[in-house]
Amino acid sequence: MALPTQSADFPAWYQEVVKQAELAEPSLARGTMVIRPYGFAIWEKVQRAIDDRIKATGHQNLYFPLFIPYRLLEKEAEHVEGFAPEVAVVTHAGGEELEEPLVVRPTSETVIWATYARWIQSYRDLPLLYNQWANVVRWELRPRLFLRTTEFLWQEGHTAHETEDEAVAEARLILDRVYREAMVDVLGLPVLVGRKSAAERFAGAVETFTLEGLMRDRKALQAGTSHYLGQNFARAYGVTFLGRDGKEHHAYATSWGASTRLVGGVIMTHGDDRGLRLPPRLAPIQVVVVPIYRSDDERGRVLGAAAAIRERLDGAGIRVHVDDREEQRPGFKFNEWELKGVPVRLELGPRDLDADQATVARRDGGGKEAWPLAGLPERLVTLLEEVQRSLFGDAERFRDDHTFRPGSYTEMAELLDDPGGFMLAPWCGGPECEARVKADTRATIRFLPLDPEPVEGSCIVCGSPATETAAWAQAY
RNA sequence: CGGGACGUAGCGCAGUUUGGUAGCGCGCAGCGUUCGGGACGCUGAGGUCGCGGGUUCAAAUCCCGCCGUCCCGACCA
Repeated sequence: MALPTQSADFPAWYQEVVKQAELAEPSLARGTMVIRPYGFAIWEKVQRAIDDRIKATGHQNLYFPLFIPYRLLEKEAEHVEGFAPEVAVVTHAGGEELEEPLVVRPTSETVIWATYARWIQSYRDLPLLYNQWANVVRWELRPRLFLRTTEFLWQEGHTAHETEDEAVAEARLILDRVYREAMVDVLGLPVLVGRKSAAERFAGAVETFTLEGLMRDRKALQAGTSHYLGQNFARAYGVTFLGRDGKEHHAYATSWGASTRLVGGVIMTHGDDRGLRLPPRLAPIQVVVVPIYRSDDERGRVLGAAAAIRERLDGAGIRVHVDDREEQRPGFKFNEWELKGVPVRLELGPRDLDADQATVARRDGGGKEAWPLAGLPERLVTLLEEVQRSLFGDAERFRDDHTFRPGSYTEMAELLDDPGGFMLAPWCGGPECEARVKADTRATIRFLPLDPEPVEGSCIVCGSPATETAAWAQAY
């Protein structure tokens, strides 16, 4: 029952939190997971945060199939090359070998652009601003619940545009107005945004934008990506349109995705040695009420009061749950709800009722306080916002405390080893230097800042003139 | 796919060295006492010892093969 501490064994801590908080568990086929109701409720909140913003920025949802003819995949050379090793292929069905094998989608660019070819005739058909919520399969060698599973859930947006500028602006819009906003405002993740280096780019993309967070073990996590795909897919799948100039053009593409990995990001960003800590805006249960009583008389009185409070909190828009299970004692429930990360706990016993108060305990630290029942919902609404801010603040401070500007390659290697975190350092842009850092320290370039600071000095690796600042870190 | 560790009740483990009727803790079920920080007592259910083969009068234990899980590397949202 007891959780390993984060400092003693972070991977074990993570696994135990996921299991004990009943978020998910490994399933029967290697690399797959069952997402349990509480974990799925969190995912649904993530979905809602992202989906609302996708819609608010003018996109519509649709759905493409799970199976893609193998031949389709082959058309974009770089794309196939990137995904071939992790693609699952169906060769038999209906009791016979298939004439043409089907791949289980690892992502849907191919089938979608093959279809867009029929939907796009004229500049008047553009832009196409579509998104789908789907499962995808990538044959992973080393699965970890939520972070890397063979099958995972995500959304993938696929847009088609008339011009390069418009498509790049779309990729940036998603980054800022959809992902960053959802992650910062709802999930409480202090993500940094940037471009990927060529080595880290999505297979088939011209430019990949990314959002990166720093986990409690000082490793970076890619929380979402948005790609400018240029005309690569339009060329591969023959997507042309008649332009305003009366000539034929290839459409410009973007794609962007965020997955169930985000649930892992929330666990590893906010969690502590007692378990999960959920930001109130994400929490399926924001306030849990634990009734306390001895006799039957007290039981009736306390449960009655709890029901009344539930009504009032519900009316104030708070997601509240009364834990009236008979078989568990209060102390057990306190620990369980802390493990599950519920932001605020309300203890309600005879002593409280005698004083017209409730005992309020917040999950993000701080002790317990007695609050008058009068005005309770209003005060709790304020408290929840405060917890939301404080969790974000904690995570942001942790990230800043583990962001360094090493002065030499030796110093960078030492800092990466201990304590770890983001290393901001000048880079010459050479893939050899990037590869050397990876070989020496296992760290990769997580992102290149979007608005490059003026670069002074020389590449931290090779010493030749630097062209930009890179953020290095060990990553998931 | 390479290196290492491990598969015994739902979970965590002992038993394997030295072959001889499968155990402990937690959890689970029933009853009672409890209930403001992970309660206690009594009773009880639950196991093809990962799978297959071999050695033996006899295998959780010894031998061979396979499968799976975890950790470390290469790949990745």
